[in-house]
Amino acid sequence: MFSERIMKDYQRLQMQFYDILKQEANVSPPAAHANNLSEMEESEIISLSLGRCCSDQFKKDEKIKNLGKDTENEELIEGLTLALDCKFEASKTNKIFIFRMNDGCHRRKYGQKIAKGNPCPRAYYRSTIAPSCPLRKQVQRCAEDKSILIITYEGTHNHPLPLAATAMASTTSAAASMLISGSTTSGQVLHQSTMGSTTTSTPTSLNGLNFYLSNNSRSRPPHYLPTSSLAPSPSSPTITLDLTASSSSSSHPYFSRVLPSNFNTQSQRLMSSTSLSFSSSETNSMPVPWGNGILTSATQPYNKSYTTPFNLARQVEENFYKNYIQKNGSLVNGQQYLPDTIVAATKAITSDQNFQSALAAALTSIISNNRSGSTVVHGNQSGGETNFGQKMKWDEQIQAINSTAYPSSTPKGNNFGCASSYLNNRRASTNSQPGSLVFLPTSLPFATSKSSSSTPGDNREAHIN
DNA sequence: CGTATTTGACCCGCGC
DNA sequence: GCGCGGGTCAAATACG
Repeated sequence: MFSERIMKDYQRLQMQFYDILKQEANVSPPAAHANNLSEMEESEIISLSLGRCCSDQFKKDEKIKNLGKDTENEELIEGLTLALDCKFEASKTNKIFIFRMNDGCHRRKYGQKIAKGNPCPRAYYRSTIAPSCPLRKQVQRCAEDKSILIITYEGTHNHPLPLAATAMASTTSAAASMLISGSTTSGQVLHQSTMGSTTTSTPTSLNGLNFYLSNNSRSRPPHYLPTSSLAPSPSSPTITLDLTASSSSSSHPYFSRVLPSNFNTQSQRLMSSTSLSFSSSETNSMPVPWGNGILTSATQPYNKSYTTPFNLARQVEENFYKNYIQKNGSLVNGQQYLPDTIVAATKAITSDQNFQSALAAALTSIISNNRSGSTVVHGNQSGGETNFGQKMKWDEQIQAINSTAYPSSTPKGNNFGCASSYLNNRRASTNSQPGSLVFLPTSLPFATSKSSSSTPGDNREAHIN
């Protein structure tokens, strides 16, 4: 129902858009966009993409080359899909939420282990560009839903990146910039990179998806909390995809979890915005991840409703609606027009079991890794990539946009990172509300696709069984 | 034949 | 000290 509603709204908006175009230039809407709902239901794919997702092209290639092997499909998709890729696919039989940060670096698998609590092996990758590169990548399937990958990056590149990799990084960050440029809100965030390399110089909210572009640690805010023993590269600007906080009208650009004295005020402000929050006013501490995918009680009490990742995800939905209802009609900073479509989309996403599974796994890993202080889930990559198939001309355009959108960033030699920032450091603030965690894709440029090429297997990491 | 992957062994930190 | 678990090494193996 929500999907249908989304599609109806989308089509209505699209028709309105074409009507406007018609009035101005006599442009007819393409027939492909005038499809009906039943047609949509045949292969509903809503893509939230940064960059290019050439599923249609992939289908063509598939016809030509008849790629039968999954690994080949994966490689092709990896090559055609730009780095930051967020998809929500809905079909009658399967739904997946993929939050993929393709790092693109040429990596070599150097180990595989069965981790406790997850029957799926965890694979370890390292860069082949420089053997001494401390950057590590871990890939593991979600125990709850094996179609979901949990990718963890640790460390940063300590070597210059190849030209193509740099270009890729620029492309990716530019793609993010394009998305960001559509945002109408400034980012008030609870920001903490788990990568150590993450700094916050340019927080930008993508309606709840907060991105950061930053240059290096010199620009880090005073409340930056170093988290990793793996020191960031001094020349590693990053983009942080921050899932922990909402957009807000606050003039305060940051929401620091390392300022306990400021925490409650900020937290309340966040709670009052249209945020999805994992926090609760009744909750005094954070749920603590333990093991793989299991949240258990730690030394501090917490609301028992948070005992599982699924409850966490459910809490997202509940809090979102709670906040939305509270704020409906009085949303701040231009968000009064928040369409029902978005609410429906958000509910559709957050009520989806698989999405919850993915989100819960990500959260678990985020928090868990945070405790060890150096890793990130789904995507902090701090280096350019080499194995993408994008065209450089496209990249040049992107780079131009990027330099315009982020004059303060450092396109040259940039390392692009996209980190899911994590929640409140419960060890640092023991009597404060937990940090808000936001997932509110309210204005991401949805792109519909008729492709059916995106199957769960398409997003598998190679050699993960 | 060069490169990448596999996989058992090993190392190390941590808790008991 | 011991066991456990996570991470890494490196020889064997697979692959193009």
